[in-house]
Amino acid sequence: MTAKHNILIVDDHAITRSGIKLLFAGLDRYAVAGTLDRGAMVGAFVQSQPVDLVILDLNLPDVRGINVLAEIVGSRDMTVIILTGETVPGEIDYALKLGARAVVSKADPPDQIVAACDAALAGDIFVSPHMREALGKFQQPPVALSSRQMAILHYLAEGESNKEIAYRLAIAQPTVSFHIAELRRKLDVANNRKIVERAQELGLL
Amino acid sequence: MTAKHNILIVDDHAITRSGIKLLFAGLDRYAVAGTLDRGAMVGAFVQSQPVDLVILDLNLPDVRGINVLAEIVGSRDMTVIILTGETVPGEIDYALKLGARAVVSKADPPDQIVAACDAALAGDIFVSPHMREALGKFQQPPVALSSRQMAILHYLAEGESNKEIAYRLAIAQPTVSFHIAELRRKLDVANNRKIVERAQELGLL
DNA sequence: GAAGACACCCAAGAATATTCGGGTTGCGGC
DNA sequence: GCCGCAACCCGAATATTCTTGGGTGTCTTC
Repeated sequence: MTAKHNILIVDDHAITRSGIKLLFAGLDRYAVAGTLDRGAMVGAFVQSQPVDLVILDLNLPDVRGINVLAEIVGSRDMTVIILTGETVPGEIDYALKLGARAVVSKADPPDQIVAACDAALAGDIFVSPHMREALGKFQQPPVALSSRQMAILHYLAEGESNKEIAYRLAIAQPTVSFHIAELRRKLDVANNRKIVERAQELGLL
Repeated sequence: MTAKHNILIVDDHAITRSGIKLLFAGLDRYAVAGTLDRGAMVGAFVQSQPVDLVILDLNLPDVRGINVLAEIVGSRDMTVIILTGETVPGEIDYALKLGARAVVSKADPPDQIVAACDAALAGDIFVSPHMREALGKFQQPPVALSSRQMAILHYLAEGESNKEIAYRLAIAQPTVSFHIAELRRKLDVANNRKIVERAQELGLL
């Protein structure tokens, strides 16, 4: 028999952490090395402890889970399972691209988490049926924004006026309006006030 | 010894439901009568089963949990515990006003859920330390909007232009601008583009 | 090395939003 | 009554934003 796999659970909800912990309690091949409620200390934890499997919530209060993933993935033989509640479209794709080995929804039956761990450790990429369905809905052609459009979108999200944006980017106000018109066109909205909302739906922020 | 208390768990995350279920498995005085992942069938369930304690998540995918609460509270001797993750300020106050007997955050240690049930059944109102803290942050003086301001705020949230709003309300455009200026003042934001965001933070929508 | 395609920029006029000064109504207290 | 106050409304002048039409440079493709 091989050594147990050491799991780190990262989720801001204590009840979820304890649920997952109990889930693995009955399984010989896994041991829970620790649990964390924030993303900040994940890097340090995996450095100091022999963790080879991380179950990571994307929706953390301090850091965006995706950043935690980017930080730890690739270090040693770390296998990362994404466990997520409400999901921003695009984030899942991005997580898989970054190197996450499995994606499970919190709405999935708990045994899917174990299945995901087994599959990921066996070298497979695992996406639960529930997540696969959710992903399918967002398979609309991706909206590609230029760097200028992206910059202005961010300023819009901050609530800056066109005048302010023009000042910050050192361009003329009409140019800002022009880029905003492009954003409206690409995001297919009729009104400036809907741009940020739509961009968030598409996971562009 | 008295009869066990029958618990209904309502949460869209399977892993959370199973965590709570296991939490009560070791306690003689409670029995889990059932679990639901949607709010829609809660009414029917409590009618057909002898449930006297409901653990309710406010953030459900189909119905707002607060509406579920409004529906079931008051029927028989139903005791409702609110268990919530991210919370809209005001919603908790409202839940307590509607008759919820306890409020616990998902970030609280699981034993707080049991403590909440015990306290609620004993006739107390229980608010976990974590939630109390979160509530405190939102104890800012409530923002009172006039009916006109509220109407215009809703149109703004829809993304309507001032012109469109003026047309719908059959008033002049400058009047719309006037009300928007009032909203900016009351919500204490410098920019129109932040009004809706701020209003959502304050739970005005 | 043209010929598109694209991102980027601007000026001027059109459209839209805001400010300002001023008016009406309704309501509670002196 | 009459005053103060708040919410509501408007017109005109002002400020901001948008559209239009036109310009540049840089790629890629033929």
